[in-house]
Amino acid sequence: MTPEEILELIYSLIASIPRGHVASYGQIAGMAGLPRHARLVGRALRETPEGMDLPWHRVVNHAGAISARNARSSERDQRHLLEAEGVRFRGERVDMRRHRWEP
DNA sequence: CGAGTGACGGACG
DNA sequence: CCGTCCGCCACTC
Repeated sequence: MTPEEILELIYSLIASIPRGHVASYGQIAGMAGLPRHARLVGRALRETPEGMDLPWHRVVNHAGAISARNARSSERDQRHLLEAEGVRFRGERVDMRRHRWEP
């Protein structure tokens, strides 16, 4: 698999997270056949072109918390996007028991 | 080549 | 529910 194909796979996996559900970076990496590559998913997301229509907000860390990124799209925005589609929070963390994506 | 650095994950107290 | 420490891996300098 070429690096480009890996990236496409990661993007397609994220694209298939259903509304109202979330997945962790590590979970996506695992589904892509790359265990222990959670950080790769983070990088892929960080370098996502503006135009690409991807539900990036449905990816959180393993604890259900929102990981830091550019000031561009704040943590508050991601939380609002999730809550808008029915994702419930417990404090600062997504209720993973309820919303973790399990294909 | 070694040290530092992350949109990370897990164990432990 | 913290904070801390450590493992991990691609990338940068």
